[in-house]
Amino acid sequence: MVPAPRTARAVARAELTRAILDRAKAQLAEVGPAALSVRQIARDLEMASSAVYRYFPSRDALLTALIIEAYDDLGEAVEAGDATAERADLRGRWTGLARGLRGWAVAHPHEYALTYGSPVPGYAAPQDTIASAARVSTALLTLVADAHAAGRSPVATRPATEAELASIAPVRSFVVDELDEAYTVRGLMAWATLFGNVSLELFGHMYRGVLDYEAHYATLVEQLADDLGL
Amino acid sequence: MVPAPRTARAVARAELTRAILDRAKAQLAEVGPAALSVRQIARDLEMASSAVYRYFPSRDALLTALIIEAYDDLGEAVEAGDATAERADLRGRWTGLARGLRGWAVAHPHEYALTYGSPVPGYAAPQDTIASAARVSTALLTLVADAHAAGRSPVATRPATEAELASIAPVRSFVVDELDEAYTVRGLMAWATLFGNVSLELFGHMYRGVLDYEAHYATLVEQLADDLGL
DNA sequence: CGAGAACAGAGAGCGGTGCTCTCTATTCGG
DNA sequence: CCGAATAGAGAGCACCGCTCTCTGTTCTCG
Repeated sequence: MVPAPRTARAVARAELTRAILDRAKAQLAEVGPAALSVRQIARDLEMASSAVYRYFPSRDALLTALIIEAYDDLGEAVEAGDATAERADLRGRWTGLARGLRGWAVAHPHEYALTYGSPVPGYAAPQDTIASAARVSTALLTLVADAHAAGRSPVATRPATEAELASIAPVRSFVVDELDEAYTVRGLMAWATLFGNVSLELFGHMYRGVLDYEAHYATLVEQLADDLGL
Repeated sequence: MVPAPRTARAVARAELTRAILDRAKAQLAEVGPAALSVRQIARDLEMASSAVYRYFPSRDALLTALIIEAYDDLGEAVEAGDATAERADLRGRWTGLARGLRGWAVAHPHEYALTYGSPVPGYAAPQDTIASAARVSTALLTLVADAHAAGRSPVATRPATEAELASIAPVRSFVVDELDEAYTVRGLMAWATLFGNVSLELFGHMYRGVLDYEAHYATLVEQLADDLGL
């Protein structure tokens, strides 16, 4: 936000802030959000634990920073997946997007838990996170809007109610100004289905058999593409 | 499990175990899983914190007991929802089941987070929980099997792969011995969509507008019923 | 350039946590 | 009735997040 004056002190501050964040990220990946310890980070960085509080006012603030980074990482992965196919290849973009989502989640389970699991801090999702969090839904909505613009349409779908229309109103305004009612409903469903599947898999709710998650997810994604008329 | 000998000591033990569990449950509902404190429970019950460990070997064990109760409560709510309609009224059973799920989750957000959010203990979902956890998916699978038996069929659906078939194999054996491939895929999708929606709502990922969750969920449930051919 | 303000780091300490160990009192089964 | 099993209490350990105070450094500005 702030351009940061180029004083030696400001540079050192930026570097140490980054170092703390990196160390926290590493610890998060190792032991998970619940066991993330400010004191341990300080020990790793060979500094007094109290000094860390010069950079992050609380453990929750540190976690919030990690959450934002996680949202951005995920957003990037999803956008990259979307970009693996030609713009007109809607189905390719969809599967890329979906694979990007699950691939990132499987590779970063603790980060995924931090963002899409139960809220860890006292609650109150910080306002700072919404911009980063919106990247995924924006990518998905854009794809759906592109499908509609290309004359596609989903399988038989109920008309959207006020609720659905209201839910995408904020995003719709600056992403796309016309979105089919049916696509709104199907889009929200696909969104929930994708995250539902990934959450159920990562949080240990898939059947304990020898389920091939990868293959199962592939079928799911293809079916959703069919339903979306891609 | 054990018939429990009727000694005064055994009775007292059972009562205190129950009291601890109840107090823990109340605390869980108030402050959430992360802030649940063995010491606080002991204070509430006016006993030494060390005494609690005579009943639950660790905080995680206590949480596990709460998880099992939560699964059972949810299972009961879902089964009750399913039972609000006549056995042959598949659509009524479906909406009842779905409303039971969300209704319980909204009424018990911390319990829902404990079960379907990110795993709180070190990981390793205890084996004890699976029987209770299976109640929901059993109810859903039974409904889908009943639909198939009644000659219904879902909208155009891809054939199930080995993955899907394997995933329901353990349940299929004692719930229903023949289940359509298409219904397997659609059933798993509906399962993921339902939980995905509830999780996204409860964990704060629904769009920050004035979204009427209730109405949105109703539309979703109806659409899923359509897709399932109910 | 130099003075005063702003900042960074360290250390001690507070109140909290989960959990263990030891000691005593009670209740059980043979 | 007596020895063994059990229950409770209390002290204590190692950790946690966080605050406060003190010192040294680096900045800004007259």
